[in-house]
Amino acid sequence: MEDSVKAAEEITQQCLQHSDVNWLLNRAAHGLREAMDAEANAHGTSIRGQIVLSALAQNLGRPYSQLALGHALGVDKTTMTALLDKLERSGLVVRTPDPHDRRARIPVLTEAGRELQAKLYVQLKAVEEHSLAPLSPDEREVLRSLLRRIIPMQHIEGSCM
Amino acid sequence: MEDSVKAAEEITQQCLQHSDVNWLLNRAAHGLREAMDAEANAHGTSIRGQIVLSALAQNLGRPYSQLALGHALGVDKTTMTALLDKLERSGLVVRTPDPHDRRARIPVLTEAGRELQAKLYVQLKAVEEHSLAPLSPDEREVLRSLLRRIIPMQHIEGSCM
DNA sequence: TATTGTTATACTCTATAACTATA
DNA sequence: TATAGTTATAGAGTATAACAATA
Repeated sequence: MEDSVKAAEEITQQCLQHSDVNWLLNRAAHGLREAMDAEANAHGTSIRGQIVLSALAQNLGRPYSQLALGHALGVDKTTMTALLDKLERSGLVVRTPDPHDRRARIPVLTEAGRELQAKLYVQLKAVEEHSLAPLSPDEREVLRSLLRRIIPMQHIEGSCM
Repeated sequence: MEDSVKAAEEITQQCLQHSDVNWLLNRAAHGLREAMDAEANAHGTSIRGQIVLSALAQNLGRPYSQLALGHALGVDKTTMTALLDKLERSGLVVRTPDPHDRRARIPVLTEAGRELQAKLYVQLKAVEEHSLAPLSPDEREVLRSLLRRIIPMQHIEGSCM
């Protein structure tokens, strides 16, 4: 066991040296995601749930349909249904009818949903800062800026969550 | 449809402004991954297959067991078994017995595996460069450097592929 | 006819547990 | 007893297709 762990670290080192950006991104994303998901789980939801809650929290003034949310977050409408089912069962979201289109349903935060989102936002920000501790504040901003510039803004192929 | 697409872009814009690094990383990783996987698929394998092939290609002198590879790449030994099964079926890898431990098996590249890995390496590098086109060469190196520094080097929780 | 949302279904990825063969 | 690897299996996450209600 000791042996295979040492070997694993060697391979990891080589991967890091090899500057494969896909690998670096996946590894970095994975590390942050695990840390944040653990925190979200401790509060009875998940990182994916919080992403949906946050999208809803930002759009109190202009409510979006499930379809629009799905597009924005990079998931299929059937996946969106499943995500909202969970949130609704937890009492964090309710689906209200769209007055302008009776086919559509507008998911909105409940009071509990708004509270949990706000609380988790703070906690997850702290987790993020902790994960980014090796970087100075300036470097963190550089990282954000560089990432924004390489994110494809067009349509999304496949799921993003 | 037009409407929900427009709404989706608005939400995406808001997410980008919101500087959630987890979201930025996932989105960037997803874009690059899709592009690279499409290229790998065109050559009869996948990005995950190529990651395994590349790990093997870098260790011709010092062969690693399946377990060590799994640790390094962040997957369970059962997942490693499945990945290698596919590669072996495609004739890209063979599992050879470890002379020092008759329980263990050492996966090694076949000639076809070595060739495909080398060819795909070049092609995927081109895809990566294309995806990073918005960044200058200097900026790309900054990005790599920042990512390396926030990747947790300790043990990996859950799958990384 | 086209679209929103749901359900049923299937496929992939993942890990746990049970097993074997070694150590 | 413990470890390397396989198999069986179960749980997520995802997407396609068929459907109901509405546009």
